[in-house]
Amino acid sequence: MAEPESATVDLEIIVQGAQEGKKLELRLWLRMLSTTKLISQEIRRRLRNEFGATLPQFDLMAQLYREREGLRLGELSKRTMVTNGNVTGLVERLEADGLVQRVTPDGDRRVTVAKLTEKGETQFSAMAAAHEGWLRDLMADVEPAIVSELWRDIGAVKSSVSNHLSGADFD
Amino acid sequence: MAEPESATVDLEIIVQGAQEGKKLELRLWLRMLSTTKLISQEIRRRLRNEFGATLPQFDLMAQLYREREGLRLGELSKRTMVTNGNVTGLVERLEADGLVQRVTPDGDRRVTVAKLTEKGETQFSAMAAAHEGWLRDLMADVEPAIVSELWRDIGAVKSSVSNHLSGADFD
DNA sequence: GACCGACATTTGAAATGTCAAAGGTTTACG
DNA sequence: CGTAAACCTTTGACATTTCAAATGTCGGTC
Repeated sequence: MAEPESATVDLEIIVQGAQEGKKLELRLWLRMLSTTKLISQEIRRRLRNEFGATLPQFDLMAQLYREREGLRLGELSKRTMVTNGNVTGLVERLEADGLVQRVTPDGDRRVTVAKLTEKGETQFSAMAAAHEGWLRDLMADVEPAIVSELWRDIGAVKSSVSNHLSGADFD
Repeated sequence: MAEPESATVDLEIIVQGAQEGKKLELRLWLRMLSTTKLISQEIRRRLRNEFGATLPQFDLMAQLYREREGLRLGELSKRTMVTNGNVTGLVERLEADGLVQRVTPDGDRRVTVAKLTEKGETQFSAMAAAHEGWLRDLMADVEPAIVSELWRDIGAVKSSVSNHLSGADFD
C-alpha cells in the first residue's frame, strides 16, 4: 500500500479553511437562537413568579406604555411582531384583567384603539423596572464594551436580514 | 428671564454619559429579540412554503439526524429546549407523517426513543441544505469577520446568562 | 415479595402562535 | 348615488408553548 508522499500540509490548510469559513452564518444563527430562548425562558419565569404576567403581555404593554394615547391593534401587531389575530386575544385577556381598555374612535369605526388603564400603567412600570434589572443581572459578566459592540453588530445582522426577506416585508 | 450663563457643557456630558452607559443591556436584549423573531419568521415561512414543515419540527428532526440511532424524549427535550409535554405532541405528529418512529427499548419500558425513518432522513437532508443556504443568504451583507465576532461574543452572553439563572438550571 | 423514592413520559388547561377566510367600514371612482 | 377596492379587526382551525398533575416503570430497601 503506497502512501502518498506529500499533500499533508495542503490538506490541513484546505480542511482548516473549510471549517473556519463554512457554515459560520448557520452556527451564529443557532447560537443566537439558543441564547435568546434561554433568556426568554428566564424572563418568562420571573414575570410569572413575581407578577403573574406573561412575556407577550409584557411586550404589548410596553408598547402601550410608550404611547400613552393608545395604539390601533394593527399598529400593535406590527410593533410586537405578533399577528393580528393574536393581538385580538391578547388585548381581550388584558382587558379582562383591567390593565387595558379598548376604544373605537368616532372618526373611523373600523379601528380599535388599545390603551393602558391607570392600573395597567402602575403595574407595568413596576414590571419594567424589574425587567431592566434582570437583564443587567443576567448580562453582568459581559464587558460593557462588548455589549455595545454586540448591539451595533446585531443591528447590522438585522438590517441584512431585512434586505433579503422573501416577502414584501421591510422596516 | 435670566438665563443661566454656564452649565451647558456639563449638562451635555452628563446626559451623554447617561445615555451612553444606561440600559445598554436592555437595548441589546430588545435588539436580539427582535432580530431573532425576524429571522425565525422568515425561516418558518420558507419551511412552510417549500417543505410544509414547521420550525419546531425541523429543530427536532435536526437533533435526530445527528443521532441516527435515536434519542430519548427527555434528551430531545433538553436539546431542543422544549418542554417534555411539548415533545410528546411534536413527535406524535411527526410519527403520523411517517417521518419519525417511536420505539420502547426492551431494557427500560419507561423510555421512548424517537428515531428518524428513512423518509424522515431524506426529507430532512433536503431541508437542512436549504436552511443553511437561507442563512447565508439572509446574512449576506454582514462581513464574515463580524459574523465570527458575533458568534464568539454571543457565546459570552450565553455563558453569563447561564451563570445567573434563578432556577437550578445550568449547562 | 411489597413499598418508596426516583425517573420518564403523557395528559390537560390555558395562553400564544400562524394562516386563511369572513365581517364590517371607509374611500374613491364612475 | 352605488358599487368596487382597500382597510381593520375578528374568527376559526391547528400547531406550539408552558406548567402542574397524573401515569407508568425501575431501583433499592426492609
